[in-house]
Amino acid sequence: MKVSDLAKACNVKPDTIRHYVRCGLLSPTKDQSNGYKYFNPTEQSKLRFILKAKSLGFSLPDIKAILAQSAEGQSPCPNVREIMSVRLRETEIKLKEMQQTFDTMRNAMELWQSQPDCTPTGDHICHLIEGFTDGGCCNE
Amino acid sequence: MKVSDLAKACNVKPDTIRHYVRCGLLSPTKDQSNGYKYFNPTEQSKLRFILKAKSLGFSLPDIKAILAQSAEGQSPCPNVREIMSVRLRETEIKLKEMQQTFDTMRNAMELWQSQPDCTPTGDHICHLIEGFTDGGCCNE
DNA sequence: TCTTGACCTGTGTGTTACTCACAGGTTTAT
DNA sequence: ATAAACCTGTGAGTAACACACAGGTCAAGA
Repeated sequence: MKVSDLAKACNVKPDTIRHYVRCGLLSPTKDQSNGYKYFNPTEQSKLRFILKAKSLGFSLPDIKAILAQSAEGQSPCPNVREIMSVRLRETEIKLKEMQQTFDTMRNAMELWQSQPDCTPTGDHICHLIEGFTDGGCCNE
Repeated sequence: MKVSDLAKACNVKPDTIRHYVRCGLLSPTKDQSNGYKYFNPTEQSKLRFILKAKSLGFSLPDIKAILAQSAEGQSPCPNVREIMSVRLRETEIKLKEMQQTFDTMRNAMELWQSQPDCTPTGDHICHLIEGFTDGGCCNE
């Protein structure tokens, strides 16, 4: 299988596969005469593994470490559990931050519905943004 | 005010300020004799504006455009409303994706509690990851 | 046989918003 | 005088690709 064949088979873009090869996650054989990469069934299932791990929140370096450990005949499972618990905490924090930002944005949009446009005076740049106090009402 | 003074005053890292200068968001005067940057009160309130806009979900290029428009004496408000509605939609999508990933991760962790570790056989890499089907129960 | 068009290649750069490392100049306190 | 603590600009690194580019390769039609 060539890059584009594998890409179609796994529903990803060819550039994604090239990226994984560059990062050392996939190791295709190379046709010496034309430089083309060729992927055997083992590489294909490796790609499927990568995609599954990614959807579970593992980073590419994480996955690379897991693959390496497995290739050495060691059980990657303890590592997998450990990494996952770290990523889980990270994701939870990022999620909360993003939720917070989203709520703030929505509040601002709502408040701005009823406010007129301003012209800059030198004192301020945009009263919509400057005048926005998180919470929207009488605090701060 | 020097970089580090401004950093302390606004509770950000000096490198962040240098970054904003590099991006053209802040324009300090420069002491010709030693190359140090100096920030006047106008620049300080510009920084406060930048930080507030950032917390509202605007990107640095967004903010740069808003500042430029304001500096030309035009009202940035229509632009601000427009950009915000775009960023709001983007953030909502990212938020949902992240929530989805988080739920998947938590499900996996829970399922893995009761599963033993594996040893690589060549057939598979890690059965925890390969065996996980999103949904967790009887589907797929 | 030649040419055309579609595909392939590696490499390099751009994305976001910083963060850190580096080598060296400046200031301040002792 | 000197040492500590500050400052500077520049360049690279972060995640996971996406895209552009110049050029090589291949199958098919004329």
